[in-house]
Amino acid sequence: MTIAHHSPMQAVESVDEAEAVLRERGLRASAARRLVLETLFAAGGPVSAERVAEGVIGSVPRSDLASVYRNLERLQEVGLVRHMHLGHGPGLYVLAGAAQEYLVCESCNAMRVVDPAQLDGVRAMIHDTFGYEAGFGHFPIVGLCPACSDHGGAE
Amino acid sequence: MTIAHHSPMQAVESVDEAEAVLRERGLRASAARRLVLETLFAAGGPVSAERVAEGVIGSVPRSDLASVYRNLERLQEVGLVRHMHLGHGPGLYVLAGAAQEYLVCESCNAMRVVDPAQLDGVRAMIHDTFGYEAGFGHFPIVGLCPACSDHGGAE
DNA sequence: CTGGTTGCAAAACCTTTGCAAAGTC
DNA sequence: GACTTTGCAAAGGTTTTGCAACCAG
Repeated sequence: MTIAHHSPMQAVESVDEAEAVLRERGLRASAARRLVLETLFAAGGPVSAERVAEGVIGSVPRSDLASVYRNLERLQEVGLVRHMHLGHGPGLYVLAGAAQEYLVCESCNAMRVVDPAQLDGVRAMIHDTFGYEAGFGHFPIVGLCPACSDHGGAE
Repeated sequence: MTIAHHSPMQAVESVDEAEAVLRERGLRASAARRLVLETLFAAGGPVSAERVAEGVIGSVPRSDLASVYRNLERLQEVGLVRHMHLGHGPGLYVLAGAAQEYLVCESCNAMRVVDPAQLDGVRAMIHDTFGYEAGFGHFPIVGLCPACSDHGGAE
Protein backbone atom coordinates (compact mmCIF):
# COMPACT_ATOMS: atom_id res chain seq x y z
CA MET A 1 0.00 0.00 0.00
CA THR A 2 1.75 3.07 -1.25
CA ILE A 3 0.60 6.65 -0.96
CA ALA A 4 -0.26 6.89 -4.62
CA HIS A 5 -3.30 5.19 -6.01
CA HIS A 6 -2.82 3.37 -9.24
CA SER A 7 -5.45 4.58 -11.68
CA PRO A 8 -7.33 7.79 -12.21
CA MET A 9 -10.12 8.09 -9.70
CA GLN A 10 -13.37 6.49 -10.72
CA ALA A 11 -16.26 8.16 -8.98
CA VAL A 12 -19.32 5.92 -9.04
CA GLU A 13 -22.75 6.33 -7.52
CA SER A 14 -23.76 2.79 -6.81
CA VAL A 15 -22.47 -0.68 -6.15
CA ASP A 16 -23.71 -1.78 -9.55
CA GLU A 17 -21.78 0.95 -11.27
CA ALA A 18 -18.71 -0.02 -9.32
CA GLU A 19 -19.08 -3.64 -10.34
CA ALA A 20 -19.40 -2.62 -13.95
CA VAL A 21 -16.04 -0.88 -13.64
CA LEU A 22 -14.59 -4.02 -12.11
CA ARG A 23 -15.85 -6.24 -14.92
CA GLU A 24 -14.46 -3.86 -17.53
CA ARG A 25 -11.08 -4.58 -16.04
CA GLY A 26 -11.53 -8.32 -16.03
CA LEU A 27 -12.09 -8.40 -12.28
CA ARG A 28 -14.96 -10.32 -10.76
CA ALA A 29 -17.94 -9.15 -8.79
CA SER A 30 -17.86 -11.49 -5.83
CA ALA A 31 -19.97 -11.40 -2.71
CA ALA A 32 -17.03 -10.33 -0.58
CA ARG A 33 -16.32 -7.51 -2.98
CA ARG A 34 -19.93 -6.38 -2.91
CA LEU A 35 -19.84 -6.36 0.88
CA VAL A 36 -16.90 -3.99 0.79
CA LEU A 37 -18.57 -1.67 -1.67
CA GLU A 38 -21.89 -1.69 0.14
CA THR A 39 -20.23 -0.93 3.42
CA LEU A 40 -18.27 1.93 1.95
CA PHE A 41 -21.43 3.37 0.42
CA ALA A 42 -23.32 2.97 3.67
CA ALA A 43 -20.53 4.54 5.71
CA GLY A 44 -20.30 7.61 3.52
CA GLY A 45 -16.95 8.53 5.04
CA PRO A 46 -13.56 7.09 5.91
CA VAL A 47 -13.71 3.72 7.66
CA SER A 48 -11.15 1.16 8.75
CA ALA A 49 -10.72 -2.24 7.13
CA GLU A 50 -11.91 -3.81 10.34
CA ARG A 51 -15.08 -1.77 10.16
CA VAL A 52 -15.58 -2.79 6.52
CA ALA A 53 -15.23 -6.43 7.46
CA GLU A 54 -18.16 -6.03 9.80
CA GLY A 55 -20.43 -5.24 6.91
CA VAL A 56 -23.22 -2.75 6.42
CA ILE A 57 -25.21 -3.27 9.58
CA GLY A 58 -22.26 -4.03 11.77
CA SER A 59 -20.85 -7.44 12.53
CA VAL A 60 -23.55 -9.21 10.57
CA PRO A 61 -22.37 -10.50 7.22
CA ARG A 62 -18.59 -10.48 7.87
CA SER A 63 -15.94 -11.25 5.39
CA ASP A 64 -12.43 -12.27 6.23
CA LEU A 65 -10.17 -9.36 7.15
CA ALA A 66 -7.46 -10.55 4.79
CA SER A 67 -9.94 -10.57 1.94
CA VAL A 68 -11.14 -7.14 2.89
CA TYR A 69 -7.59 -5.82 2.69
CA ARG A 70 -7.07 -7.55 -0.65
CA ASN A 71 -10.30 -6.14 -1.97
CA LEU A 72 -9.63 -2.64 -0.73
CA GLU A 73 -6.25 -2.85 -2.43
CA ARG A 74 -7.79 -3.93 -5.73
CA LEU A 75 -10.49 -1.31 -5.53
CA GLN A 76 -7.74 1.24 -5.06
CA GLU A 77 -5.85 -0.07 -8.06
CA VAL A 78 -8.98 0.40 -10.12
CA GLY A 79 -9.44 3.87 -8.70
CA LEU A 80 -12.78 3.22 -7.01
CA VAL A 81 -11.39 3.66 -3.52
CA ARG A 82 -8.65 5.62 -1.81
CA HIS A 83 -7.23 5.47 1.65
CA MET A 84 -5.90 8.00 4.09
CA HIS A 85 -4.38 8.37 7.53
CA LEU A 86 -6.12 10.82 9.82
CA GLY A 87 -3.89 10.12 12.80
CA HIS A 88 -2.38 7.03 14.37
CA GLY A 89 -4.36 3.85 14.20
CA PRO A 90 -5.52 1.90 11.18
CA GLY A 91 -5.71 3.36 7.70
CA LEU A 92 -9.11 4.58 6.58
CA TYR A 93 -10.79 3.86 3.28
CA VAL A 94 -13.35 5.87 1.30
CA LEU A 95 -15.01 5.68 -2.06
CA ALA A 96 -13.19 7.76 -4.63
CA GLY A 97 -16.45 9.63 -5.22
CA ALA A 98 -16.43 11.07 -1.71
CA ALA A 99 -14.27 14.02 -2.69
CA GLN A 100 -13.36 15.23 0.75
CA GLU A 101 -10.34 16.48 2.55
CA TYR A 102 -9.82 16.82 6.26
CA LEU A 103 -8.64 19.16 8.95
CA VAL A 104 -7.78 17.43 12.20
CA CYS A 105 -7.23 19.15 15.53
CA GLU A 106 -4.11 17.85 17.23
CA SER A 107 -5.47 18.80 20.60
CA CYS A 108 -9.10 17.63 20.69
CA ASN A 109 -8.92 15.39 17.60
CA ALA A 110 -11.92 17.11 16.08
CA MET A 111 -12.12 16.26 12.40
CA ARG A 112 -13.48 18.80 9.99
CA VAL A 113 -14.51 17.71 6.52
CA VAL A 114 -13.84 20.25 3.83
CA ASP A 115 -14.77 20.43 0.20
CA PRO A 116 -11.64 20.22 -1.94
CA ALA A 117 -12.61 23.49 -3.61
CA GLN A 118 -12.13 25.26 -0.30
CA LEU A 119 -8.47 24.31 -0.45
CA ASP A 120 -7.88 25.44 -4.00
CA GLY A 121 -6.44 28.73 -2.85
CA VAL A 122 -4.04 26.89 -0.59
CA ARG A 123 -3.10 24.54 -3.37
CA ALA A 124 -2.48 27.48 -5.69
CA MET A 125 -0.23 29.14 -3.16
CA ILE A 126 1.75 25.96 -2.65
CA HIS A 127 2.07 25.54 -6.38
CA ASP A 128 3.31 29.11 -6.80
CA THR A 129 5.84 28.72 -4.03
CA PHE A 130 7.14 25.21 -4.56
CA GLY A 131 5.86 23.98 -7.89
CA TYR A 132 4.14 21.09 -6.15
CA GLU A 133 0.59 20.02 -6.99
CA ALA A 134 -0.54 19.48 -3.43
CA GLY A 135 -3.35 17.17 -2.48
CA PHE A 136 -4.69 16.75 1.03
CA GLY A 137 -6.43 13.48 0.42
CA HIS A 138 -3.92 11.15 1.99
CA PHE A 139 -2.85 13.03 5.09
CA PRO A 140 -5.07 15.66 6.66
CA ILE A 141 -4.03 19.15 7.56
CA VAL A 142 -3.17 18.96 11.24
CA GLY A 143 -3.48 21.96 13.48
CA LEU A 144 -5.34 23.53 16.35
CA CYS A 145 -9.03 24.11 15.84
CA PRO A 146 -10.45 27.52 16.75
CA ALA A 147 -11.71 26.34 20.13
CA CYS A 148 -8.39 24.78 21.12
CA SER A 149 -6.23 27.69 19.97
CA ASP A 150 -8.47 30.01 21.97
CA HIS A 151 -8.09 28.43 25.34
CA GLY A 152 -4.39 27.88 24.94
CA GLY A 153 -4.90 24.40 23.60
CA ALA A 154 -1.35 24.26 22.22
CA GLU A 155 -0.16 20.70 22.55
CA MET B 1 2.21 8.06 20.80
CA THR B 2 -0.33 10.71 19.94
CA ILE B 3 -0.05 13.41 17.32
CA ALA B 4 0.48 16.13 19.87
CA HIS B 5 3.73 16.52 21.73
CA HIS B 6 3.49 17.22 25.41
CA SER B 7 5.61 20.27 26.18
CA PRO B 8 6.66 23.36 24.33
CA MET B 9 9.47 22.56 21.96
CA GLN B 10 12.95 22.78 23.44
CA ALA B 11 15.48 23.51 20.75
CA VAL B 12 18.97 22.60 21.89
CA GLU B 13 22.29 22.67 20.11
CA SER B 14 24.16 19.84 21.76
CA VAL B 15 23.78 16.61 23.62
CA ASP B 16 25.03 18.31 26.78
CA GLU B 17 22.40 20.99 26.53
CA ALA B 18 19.78 18.33 26.02
CA GLU B 19 20.92 16.43 29.07
CA ALA B 20 20.75 19.60 31.11
CA VAL B 21 17.11 19.92 30.10
CA LEU B 22 16.54 16.33 31.13
CA ARG B 23 18.10 16.82 34.56
CA GLU B 24 16.03 19.95 35.14
CA ARG B 25 13.00 17.73 34.82
CA GLY B 26 14.34 15.12 37.18
CA LEU B 27 15.14 12.72 34.35
CA ARG B 28 18.47 10.96 34.11
CA ALA B 29 21.23 11.19 31.58
CA SER B 30 21.89 7.55 30.85
CA ALA B 31 24.11 6.05 28.19
CA ALA B 32 21.13 4.78 26.20
CA ARG B 33 19.64 8.24 26.28
CA ARG B 34 22.87 9.79 25.10
CA LEU B 35 23.02 7.34 22.25
CA VAL B 36 19.60 8.46 21.09
CA LEU B 37 20.52 12.12 21.28
CA GLU B 38 23.87 11.67 19.58
CA THR B 39 22.29 9.72 16.77
CA LEU B 40 19.61 12.32 16.25
CA PHE B 41 22.24 15.06 16.15
CA ALA B 42 24.37 13.07 13.75
CA ALA B 43 21.44 12.27 11.49
CA GLY B 44 20.35 15.86 11.17
CA GLY B 45 16.98 14.81 9.81
CA PRO B 46 14.10 12.45 10.44
CA VAL B 47 15.15 8.91 11.28
CA SER B 48 13.33 5.78 12.38
CA ALA B 49 13.62 4.25 15.84
CA GLU B 50 15.36 1.28 14.28
CA ARG B 51 17.93 3.59 12.77
CA VAL B 52 18.41 5.32 16.12
CA ALA B 53 18.99 1.98 17.80
CA GLU B 54 21.89 1.39 15.45
CA GLY B 55 23.71 4.37 16.88
CA VAL B 56 25.80 7.09 15.35
CA ILE B 57 28.06 5.11 13.09
CA GLY B 58 25.51 2.49 12.22
CA SER B 59 25.01 -0.78 14.00
CA VAL B 60 27.91 -0.17 16.35
CA PRO B 61 26.83 0.81 19.85
CA ARG B 62 23.22 -0.47 19.73
CA SER B 63 20.69 -0.02 22.39
CA ASP B 64 17.58 -2.07 22.79
CA LEU B 65 14.75 -1.06 20.47
CA ALA B 66 12.25 -0.98 23.31
CA SER B 67 14.49 1.41 25.22
CA VAL B 68 14.90 3.55 22.15
CA TYR B 69 11.14 3.85 21.83
CA ARG B 70 10.83 4.65 25.51
CA ASN B 71 13.54 7.25 25.27
CA LEU B 72 12.12 8.83 22.15
CA GLU B 73 8.80 9.04 23.92
CA ARG B 74 10.33 10.73 26.96
CA LEU B 75 12.33 13.11 24.82
CA GLN B 76 9.11 14.04 23.11
CA GLU B 77 7.38 14.63 26.43
CA VAL B 78 10.16 17.01 27.36
CA GLY B 79 9.88 18.70 23.99
CA LEU B 80 13.40 17.88 22.78
CA VAL B 81 12.17 15.61 20.00
CA ARG B 82 9.17 15.31 17.76
CA HIS B 83 8.04 12.63 15.38
CA MET B 84 6.32 12.59 12.03
CA HIS B 85 5.02 10.30 9.32
CA LEU B 86 6.32 11.01 5.87
CA GLY B 87 4.59 8.07 4.23
CA HIS B 88 3.96 4.47 5.16
CA GLY B 89 6.54 2.67 7.21
CA PRO B 90 7.86 3.47 10.65
CA GLY B 91 7.47 6.84 12.32
CA LEU B 92 10.41 9.20 12.03
CA TYR B 93 12.00 11.21 14.81
CA VAL B 94 13.87 14.51 14.74
CA LEU B 95 15.30 16.93 17.22
CA ALA B 96 12.89 19.72 18.03
CA GLY B 97 15.57 22.16 16.95
CA ALA B 98 15.44 20.97 13.37
CA ALA B 99 12.54 23.23 12.53
CA GLN B 100 11.61 21.73 9.22
CA GLU B 101 8.54 20.79 7.34
CA TYR B 102 8.29 18.52 4.37
CA LEU B 103 6.83 18.21 0.91
CA VAL B 104 6.67 14.64 -0.35
CA CYS B 105 6.03 13.62 -3.94
CA GLU B 106 3.45 10.87 -4.11
CA SER B 107 4.85 9.69 -7.41
CA CYS B 108 8.64 9.60 -7.01
CA ASN B 109 8.70 9.91 -3.21
CA ALA B 110 11.10 12.82 -3.41
CA MET B 111 11.17 14.64 -0.11
CA ARG B 112 11.69 18.36 -0.06
CA VAL B 113 12.65 20.08 3.18
CA VAL B 114 11.19 23.50 3.63
CA ASP B 115 11.76 26.19 6.18
CA PRO B 116 8.59 26.71 8.22
CA ALA B 117 8.65 30.39 7.28
CA GLN B 118 8.04 29.41 3.67
CA LEU B 119 4.71 27.99 4.71
CA ASP B 120 3.57 30.97 6.72
CA GLY B 121 1.49 32.29 3.85
CA VAL B 122 -0.20 28.94 3.52
CA ARG B 123 -0.81 28.80 7.24
CA ALA B 124 -2.28 32.29 7.17
CA MET B 125 -4.62 31.36 4.36
CA ILE B 126 -5.78 28.26 6.20
CA HIS B 127 -6.31 30.29 9.32
CA ASP B 128 -8.36 32.88 7.46
CA THR B 129 -10.48 30.22 5.81
CA PHE B 130 -10.99 27.72 8.58
CA GLY B 131 -9.75 29.26 11.79
CA TYR B 132 -7.27 26.44 12.21
CA GLU B 133 -3.66 27.01 13.24
CA ALA B 134 -2.13 24.57 10.78
CA GLY B 135 1.20 22.91 11.28
CA PHE B 136 2.90 20.63 8.80
CA GLY B 137 5.29 19.08 11.23
CA HIS B 138 3.51 15.81 11.78
CA PHE B 139 2.28 14.93 8.31
CA PRO B 140 3.96 16.35 5.24
CA ILE B 141 2.23 18.07 2.37
CA VAL B 142 1.77 15.35 -0.21
CA GLY B 143 1.59 16.12 -3.89
CA LEU B 144 3.28 15.85 -7.23
CA CYS B 145 6.69 17.43 -7.53
CA PRO B 146 7.36 19.64 -10.55
CA ALA B 147 9.14 16.87 -12.43
CA CYS B 148 6.37 14.35 -11.90
CA SER B 149 3.53 16.71 -12.73
CA ASP B 150 5.35 17.63 -15.94
CA HIS B 151 5.64 14.20 -17.43
CA GLY B 152 2.13 13.23 -16.46
CA GLY B 153 3.26 11.69 -13.22
CA ALA B 154 -0.29 11.71 -11.86
CA GLU B 155 -0.90 8.38 -10.19
C1' DC C 1 -13.24 -25.16 -17.52
C1' DT C 2 -10.05 -21.33 -16.31
C1' DG C 3 -8.35 -18.26 -13.57
C1' DG C 4 -9.68 -14.83 -10.27
C1' DT C 5 -11.05 -14.95 -5.30
C1' DT C 6 -11.90 -16.67 -0.66
C1' DG C 7 -11.03 -18.25 4.08
C1' DC C 8 -7.89 -19.79 7.25
C1' DA C 9 -3.55 -19.83 9.26
C1' DA C 10 0.69 -17.95 9.84
C1' DA C 11 3.89 -14.40 9.42
C1' DA C 12 5.63 -9.66 9.00
C1' DC C 13 6.05 -5.18 10.74
C1' DC C 14 6.01 -1.53 14.02
C1' DT C 15 5.27 -0.37 18.79
C1' DT C 16 4.16 -1.18 23.62
C1' DT C 17 4.37 -3.51 28.13
C1' DG C 18 5.95 -6.50 32.29
C1' DC C 19 9.55 -7.43 35.06
C1' DA C 20 13.88 -8.24 37.39
C1' DA C 21 18.58 -6.47 37.07
C1' DA C 22 21.38 -2.46 36.65
C1' DG C 23 22.42 2.37 36.67
C1' DT C 24 22.02 7.40 38.15
C1' DC C 25 21.80 10.95 41.40
C1' DG D 1 19.49 4.15 49.14
C1' DA D 2 15.60 5.70 46.34
C1' DC D 3 13.96 5.93 42.17
C1' DT D 4 14.77 5.88 37.19
C1' DT D 5 16.11 3.25 33.37
C1' DT D 6 17.66 -0.87 30.93
C1' DG D 7 17.49 -5.33 28.42
C1' DC D 8 15.02 -9.17 27.34
C1' DA D 9 10.89 -11.44 26.36
C1' DA D 10 6.39 -11.39 25.18
C1' DA D 11 2.33 -9.32 23.57
C1' DG D 12 -0.53 -5.95 20.84
C1' DG D 13 -2.35 -3.79 16.70
C1' DT D 14 -2.28 -3.48 11.71
C1' DT D 15 -1.35 -5.43 7.28
C1' DT D 16 0.54 -9.05 4.25
C1' DT D 17 1.29 -13.69 2.38
C1' DG D 18 0.87 -18.89 1.27
C1' DC D 19 -2.14 -22.15 -0.09
C1' DA D 20 -5.89 -25.28 -1.04
C1' DA D 21 -10.79 -24.92 -1.80
C1' DC D 22 -14.21 -22.21 -4.16
C1' DC D 23 -16.71 -19.46 -7.40
C1' DA D 24 -17.61 -16.15 -11.42
C1' DG D 25 -17.60 -15.67 -16.17
